[in-house]
Amino acid sequence: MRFSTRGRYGLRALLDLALHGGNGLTPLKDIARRQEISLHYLQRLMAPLIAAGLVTSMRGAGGGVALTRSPAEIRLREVIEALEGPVAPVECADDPSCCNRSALCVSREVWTEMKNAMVQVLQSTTLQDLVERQRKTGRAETDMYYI
Amino acid sequence: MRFSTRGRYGLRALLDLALHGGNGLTPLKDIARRQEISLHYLQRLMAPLIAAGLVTSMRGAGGGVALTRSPAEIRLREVIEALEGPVAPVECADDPSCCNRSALCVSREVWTEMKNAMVQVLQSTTLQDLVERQRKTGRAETDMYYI
DNA sequence: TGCGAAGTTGACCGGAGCGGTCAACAATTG
DNA sequence: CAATTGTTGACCGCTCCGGTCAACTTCGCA
Repeated sequence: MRFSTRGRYGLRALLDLALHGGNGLTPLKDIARRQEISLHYLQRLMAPLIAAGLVTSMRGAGGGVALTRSPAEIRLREVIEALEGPVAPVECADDPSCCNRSALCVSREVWTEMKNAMVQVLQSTTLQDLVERQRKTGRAETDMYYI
Repeated sequence: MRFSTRGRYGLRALLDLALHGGNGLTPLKDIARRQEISLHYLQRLMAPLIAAGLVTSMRGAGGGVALTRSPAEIRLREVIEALEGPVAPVECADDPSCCNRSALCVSREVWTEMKNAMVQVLQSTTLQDLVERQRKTGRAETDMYYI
């Protein structure tokens, strides 16, 4: 019952962009260096974030990636679900038809409660919230928001 | 971000015991048949439940398994954690030392919030709650509490 | 026009864990 | 003793994760 590194690394990358990105493009190389993530693997993680419309990219010299919206408009749920799929403890919480007798399943109510609780936390937190906490917590060590 | 079948099957098995177990011992064979779980696999799942003190067992003819406490005293959290390990979205939510810079990590606060939300649901629900929901939902089809 | 810098994509790979099985064994009843 | 039932260790196929490599495309700049 754990998120994989995809969600964690991806969130780190977007938080990096929110803190260091400014208005322009940031090369993945820079993010990879600051976050100590393999460049190749980070490139892998960018694809779903771009597909989800959270990030834009430009190739070529001077290229890189950037957030498509302000950090205040990016909810963690979007980031996590882009990289990890729907947030839920079991499949049937999202899709009743995945279990042939879900209509009678009492545990499903519990799973649904749990899903709602999980989603609520991620939905109510934005990238900007993390940026502010970061600035409050680690003024001196801006690079140290390991996840 | 899903529970494996271990937690789901295990919960089904304990719910089965709560509904059909009565006072005596129930052979695993019976549970496996009602729940349509492979007997061998169910045996596998029993070991951690016994180790966690939720279930007792007796070998030999007339043997089987039984709950050690009343269903009202068994919280789903115990069942799930016995089979799936600590309920948390990331390791560092339980163990700060697993990440060398967890003291500065702002995401960790989010993970902790999330862990608390997840645990709260499982902690506040008992096997008896499921039994009552089951009796209300499917009087006619007592066997159909698939998860 | 060409070079280099950067993102994109497909293929691949080792390892871990899941879901499941089998066989051998231990304990209990009758 | 035989039958029944739980216990344990070994094993297996599969999927996914984490990660790498190479080839390709696209862009800026000289």
